[in-house]
Amino acid sequence: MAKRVLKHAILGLLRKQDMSGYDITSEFTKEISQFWSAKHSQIYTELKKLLDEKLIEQYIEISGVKLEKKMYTLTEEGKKELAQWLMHPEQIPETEKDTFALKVYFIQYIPEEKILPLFQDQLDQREQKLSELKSRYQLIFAQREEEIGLGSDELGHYLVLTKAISREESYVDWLKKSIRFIRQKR
Amino acid sequence: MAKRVLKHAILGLLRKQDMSGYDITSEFTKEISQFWSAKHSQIYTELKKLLDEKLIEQYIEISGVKLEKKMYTLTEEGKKELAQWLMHPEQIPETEKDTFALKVYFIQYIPEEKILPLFQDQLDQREQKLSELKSRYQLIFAQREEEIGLGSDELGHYLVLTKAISREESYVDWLKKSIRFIRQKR
DNA sequence: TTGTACATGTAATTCGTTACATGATTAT
DNA sequence: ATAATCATGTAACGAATTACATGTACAA
Repeated sequence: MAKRVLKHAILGLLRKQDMSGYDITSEFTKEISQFWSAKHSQIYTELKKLLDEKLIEQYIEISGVKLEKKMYTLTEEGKKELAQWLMHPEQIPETEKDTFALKVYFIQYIPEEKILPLFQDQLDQREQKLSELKSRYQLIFAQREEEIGLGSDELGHYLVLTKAISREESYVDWLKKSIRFIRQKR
Repeated sequence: MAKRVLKHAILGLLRKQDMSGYDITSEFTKEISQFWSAKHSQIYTELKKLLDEKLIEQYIEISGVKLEKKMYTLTEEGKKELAQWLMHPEQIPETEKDTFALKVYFIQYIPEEKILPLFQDQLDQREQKLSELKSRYQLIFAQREEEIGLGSDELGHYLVLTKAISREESYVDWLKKSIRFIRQKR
């Protein structure tokens, strides 16, 4: 049986407030996009399935003159399903796919003069991303970590942002260490 | 156009030595499984495609009395394709899927008494994995990092193993920090 | 002889992306 | 007016897993 992660991601987003497919799509460009995302085509398809399963219900909201926004709301069943999923422990995956690391595994087949540029390019991209994440952290949470309550809707945001920062810091550290290691070999 | 990562992973594995589909499948249970893997069904299918594309060639090896092992070898075209792929810089992905982090984003909907057990379960699993990775590192590379040559087939292995260790250490650190953060809130 | 590992494949299904397709709203 | 954003959908394709299916080799 499949894991249906997107299903539960959508239920989770709808738990906070009713949303349209479009709204859900744009949530997946925000913080949570660091750890899950989907294209609108997959989202609209999944919403139909969730309606079938009676985990969500649809109602129409008129925007402007005649644009019909399809809003979705969790049913009691949907809330229960989400709660069950959230409480169930996750097995950590054996594989966390990373194309750059895969290439590094084959490093002996990369011409020597191309190796450091490849690492440097990754490092630039990862440092860029890390600096964006840190800016967001500064903007939203710096000097007010104490204010974040256990049941607040900020806690989840805070924790995944610190997770993303930690992940990118670790990536940057490894890249720098590897660059030093390789340089020292030449 | 699609990225065809598995295609290049297989070419990379065959670059070192000829292998059967079964051999390739078992490579994906070793070190590289930290960063890429595939089931045998997908591998046999991909091998057929690579034959069609003339990037690999097949020959038969007899094992025992009559078991025909289908061995694959890179063509010149295949070597070129691999070299091109390896030299081409990778865009870092905007999303690195992580189901546990997704759940954490929805932490406000997890009953308070279930939160720490969920984090503790993740921590146990990650620490277990980290300790296995460190054992492998000790066994294979400890006290002989200087011996690893730039063109050697150990370098790739060394770098991905240190990458995996770095990733897991970062995960463990974040889990511990988060547990402290949450505990301090109660 | 019997179980485990070796060995190869296809079918069905699900998950995910890209491309195709259309139309309304809003800010410039 | 017109461009950007809002808004919803389907079709085609590709990537990946699970299930189905079969047979050999080898060691205990």
